[in-house]
Amino acid sequence: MEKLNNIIFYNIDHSIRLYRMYAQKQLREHGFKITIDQWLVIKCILENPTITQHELSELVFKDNASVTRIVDLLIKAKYLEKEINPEDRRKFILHVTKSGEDIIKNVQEIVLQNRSKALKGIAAKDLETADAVLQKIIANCK
Amino acid sequence: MEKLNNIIFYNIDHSIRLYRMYAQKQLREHGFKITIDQWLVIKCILENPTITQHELSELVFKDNASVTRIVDLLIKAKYLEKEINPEDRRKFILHVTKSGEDIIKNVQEIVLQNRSKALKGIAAKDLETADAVLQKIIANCK
DNA sequence: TTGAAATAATTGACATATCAATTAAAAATT
DNA sequence: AATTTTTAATTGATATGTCAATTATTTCAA
Repeated sequence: MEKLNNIIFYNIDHSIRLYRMYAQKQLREHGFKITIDQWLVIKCILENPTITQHELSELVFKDNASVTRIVDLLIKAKYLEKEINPEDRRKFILHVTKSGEDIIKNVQEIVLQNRSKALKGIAAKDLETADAVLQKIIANCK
Repeated sequence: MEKLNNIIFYNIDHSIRLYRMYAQKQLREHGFKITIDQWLVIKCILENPTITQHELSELVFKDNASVTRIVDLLIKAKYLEKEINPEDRRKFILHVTKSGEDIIKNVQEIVLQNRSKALKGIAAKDLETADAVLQKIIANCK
């Protein structure tokens, strides 16, 4: 068991890295010029149109600094625009452009394929157990 | 989002990030000037004294480039030394210094505490299931 | 045996992670 | 109202991740 305690973190790390590499490779091979993290940020803004960068950082579990930089890159790539929030000039309103909406739509199918490929052959019950274990770890580390 | 929390990959990512942050914070608060990744690299060299950087990168799931840079930092920190392997001049022999051995020894207790804190309240059976699920994901993404 | 292919490590470029410090604005307190 | 505190976002510094290109060396094959 002491061994598993050691190995479990090793496997959590390994699995998420392999999944990200696989997912990123799929995007690249289909000609999409976007990273997994950038995709997630746009997706969250589309689903929460009034979200601030700080709220975004909590939602995707990234540092404020990372979000600032990802948003910058997305603006450079013309997937996003930002505008000072007149209600609170510390905040920004983030707008997804047409081109940003399009890429999310076009990438969606690949994302679903990636997930089902990665989870193939895993029983729903076991997946639920694994998910509960991960949530417990999350709670324990907070 | 299709309920972020319901997506296993989100929770895998979240859990490993929180665990790493927690573990890193513990190291910092106990005055150890070393990162989790650096700790892992030294530990692997101690356990595999003839390992090459390339083999190391496979063992810790990192890119060759990352390993090169981590090793560089560890040499700067005087935890490691390297020497060209006379058998094959493309390779290096990596030596852990006394100071490197010491820090691993001293950090060990904290690592164990971190793990047990993160896994507190999780049934052994569930942990095994979670581990099997992660291994399956790893296999699927290869 | 020599030229081609494979391997080990490095480097450059760029993206992301983390912490600390800073700026600007809003909210709370006195 | 003026001062203090809090909040949102940015920036700088450093570490790591990833890919592609490069160098040095070894191995393989014609």
